Amino acid sequence: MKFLDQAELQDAAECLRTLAHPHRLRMLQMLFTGAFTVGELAKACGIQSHMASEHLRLMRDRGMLVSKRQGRKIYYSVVAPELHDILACLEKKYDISR
Amino acid sequence: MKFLDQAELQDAAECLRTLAHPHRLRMLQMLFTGAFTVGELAKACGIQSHMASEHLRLMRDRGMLVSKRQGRKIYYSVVAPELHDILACLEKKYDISR
DNA sequence: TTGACAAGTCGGAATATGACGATATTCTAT
DNA sequence: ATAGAATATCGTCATATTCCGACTTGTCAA
Repeated sequence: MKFLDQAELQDAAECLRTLAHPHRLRMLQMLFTGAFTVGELAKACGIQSHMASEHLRLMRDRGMLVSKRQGRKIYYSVVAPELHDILACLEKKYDISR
Repeated sequence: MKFLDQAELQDAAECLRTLAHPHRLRMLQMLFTGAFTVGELAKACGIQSHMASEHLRLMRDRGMLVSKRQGRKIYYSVVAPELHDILACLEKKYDISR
């Protein structure tokens, strides 16, 4: 096990903070299965789309997502494959207790 | 890939929030190699021990750590093995870029 | 028992985060 | 051009988090 240095710990903490919200986790879970629009993601989370938009912007600003306009809609998708590992850990954690 | 339900997402987000701090990540990294005292952990993080104490209490309250008094000192250790997976993901993420 | 060390608690200040209504932007169809 | 749909932004409020000094508690050793 390698110890992370100060800057890496800072960055890792920021990454975790960005993930640490139920709606954002749900969105990421979906987005790992393909691209979705703001509206689709908002509906899946049961929130208004302008709030989904803010969560998505947050993740995009931190380099986790990219967005692509297609007509009136904007499709988001994941560009940080390493996040998949972390989600997998969480899924594993809860799948055990089912 | 299994989708987590609302309660699991909530819990997962809380777990990530608890991890999402550089000092707490450092402490956990150390604690996965054995038990350490508040003072030792504080020193490793470069913070005062009363602040280390708060971070440790936070993690203990969420069931990640346990503490055991030994004389004047109190040793903390990890009791949530699933956290190791998440730390491993983070270590992997940064080890690649070295 | 006293002094000193280790750890924990408390209260407040500064900052960050999340929710949400109102408003704005961008595009499509008519 | 205009209406309407989809998304984004802004301003504000409430709450949460972090940091830190001051103080308390528990333990040991002389």
